[in-house]
Amino acid sequence: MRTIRYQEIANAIRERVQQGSYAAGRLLPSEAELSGEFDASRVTIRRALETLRDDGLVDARQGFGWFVAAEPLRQTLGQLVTIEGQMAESGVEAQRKIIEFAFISASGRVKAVLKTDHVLQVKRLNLADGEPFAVVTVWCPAELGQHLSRRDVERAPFYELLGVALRGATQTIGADSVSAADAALLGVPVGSPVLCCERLTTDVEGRPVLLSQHVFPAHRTEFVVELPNAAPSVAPSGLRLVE
Amino acid sequence: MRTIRYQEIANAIRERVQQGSYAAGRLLPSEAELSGEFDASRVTIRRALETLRDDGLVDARQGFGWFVAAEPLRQTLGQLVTIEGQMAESGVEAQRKIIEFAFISASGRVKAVLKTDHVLQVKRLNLADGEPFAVVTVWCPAELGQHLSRRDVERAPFYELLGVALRGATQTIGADSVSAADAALLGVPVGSPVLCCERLTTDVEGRPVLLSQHVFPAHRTEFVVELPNAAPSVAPSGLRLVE
DNA sequence: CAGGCGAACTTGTATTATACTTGTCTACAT
DNA sequence: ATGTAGACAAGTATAATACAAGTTCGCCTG
Repeated sequence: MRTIRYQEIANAIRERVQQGSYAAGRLLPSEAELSGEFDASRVTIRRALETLRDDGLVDARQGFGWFVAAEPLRQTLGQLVTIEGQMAESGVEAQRKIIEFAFISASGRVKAVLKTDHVLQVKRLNLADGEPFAVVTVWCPAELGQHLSRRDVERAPFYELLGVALRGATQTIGADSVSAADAALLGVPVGSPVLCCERLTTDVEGRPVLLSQHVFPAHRTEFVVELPNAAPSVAPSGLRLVE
Repeated sequence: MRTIRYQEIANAIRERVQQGSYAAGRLLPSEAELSGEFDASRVTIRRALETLRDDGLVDARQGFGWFVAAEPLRQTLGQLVTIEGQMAESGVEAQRKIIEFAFISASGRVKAVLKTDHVLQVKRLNLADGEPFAVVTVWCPAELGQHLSRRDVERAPFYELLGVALRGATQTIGADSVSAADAALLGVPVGSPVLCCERLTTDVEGRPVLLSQHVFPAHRTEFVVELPNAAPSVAPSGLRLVE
């Protein structure tokens, strides 16, 4: 399949920035250096960097250089990323505390959605800099998770543990009052508002591979959704941004 | 039985797209390449691709190439946007009750975001079949809203009333406990959980034209968001350049 | 030591050229 | 009606090059 060079380069640089290879606030290599490294002309390097600038990931000052933008503050839903990845990006140390780890027989909604009988159910508490951040319950088909140990899921995010290429996800966002159990875990008063997210992740062939439920305390979490509407030629008709 | 070549080819390509062999938003092989692969002339390949374009499955830009029409973008928009419209479209009658209608001097966040001093502030209660559904507060620059009357905003949604071409929006979704005032309007107990959305809508030139705050009772509302693939789509970036 | 100058870097912005793409047309064969 | 072959126009991506403008830093001068 054909590829567009400057998009490849943009992805490569984006990864480096997100991985922290280019620390926040530090300068990136100059366009000339990148040009040599990627064996592409300066124009192409610039286009790549400019797309990253549009995403707010980097910025530049004439005569000075390109640098990692101050801080991407909130969670954008434009892409499929883990909460953990977002936090690591902003320099927060993420930890996980496993509350529950069991292979069980699926029932009800989990069974219906994942289309399997045996599932691995993992409930864990996510911490950011030691502070409780979210209660996450994950279900995945037992066959996919059978090689996982309690230690594994504590060490790394789920997406990295499954050797599966993921395509996308459907996420449902709602609000609720926190349950007594979750309130205790999160250290918030019983009945205080929480954001509840259910995410169904599918692999490249469209099969559901992960069902997860996230409970965030409302006072420190919000989602940001970008609604671009710049594609009149692609949209067949009636693409409106209306209530 | 005689087979029609370009229809055969169209079906073959359609399968590949639907199977994900050609990932959404990425480039297809060029007409010349496909011509070689299928051993058919370029004209025939084009006819096949054009039928697929009519179906909205793929699209092309001159000098650039054919690409899978990026569904996720549209879905994201559609799903998010229809939260209120969904009920109206499914036969439920939507009504609006104006709580407040005033031209005021902007302050704090509204002033900072809309970058103007005088704004029109409209607070209204949205009803579906007579049931309170959402409390919506809208601010827009006074110059844009000066021709609007209280009756206007009661009759039609805001987006239709402004004679402005809209580009997109950024939406922030959070949770909170409902305030006493909103609780009374929505007919829910004080302190019960609500979804709070703030949406900043911009016109085609990127200027902010509408700031709106939506409060939904949690028990009857949730958002559905499609998270597209991690790989950035090729179509939007191309279109961005045209602009 | 203070201050100004300038060399050596950086990004920003053109122009030109080439190879490749789709869009469109004509001519012709089955 | 369907398919092939070819030619040309128009748009895009990339390279190579040049120059303007901003920043940094060391060196030179007084």
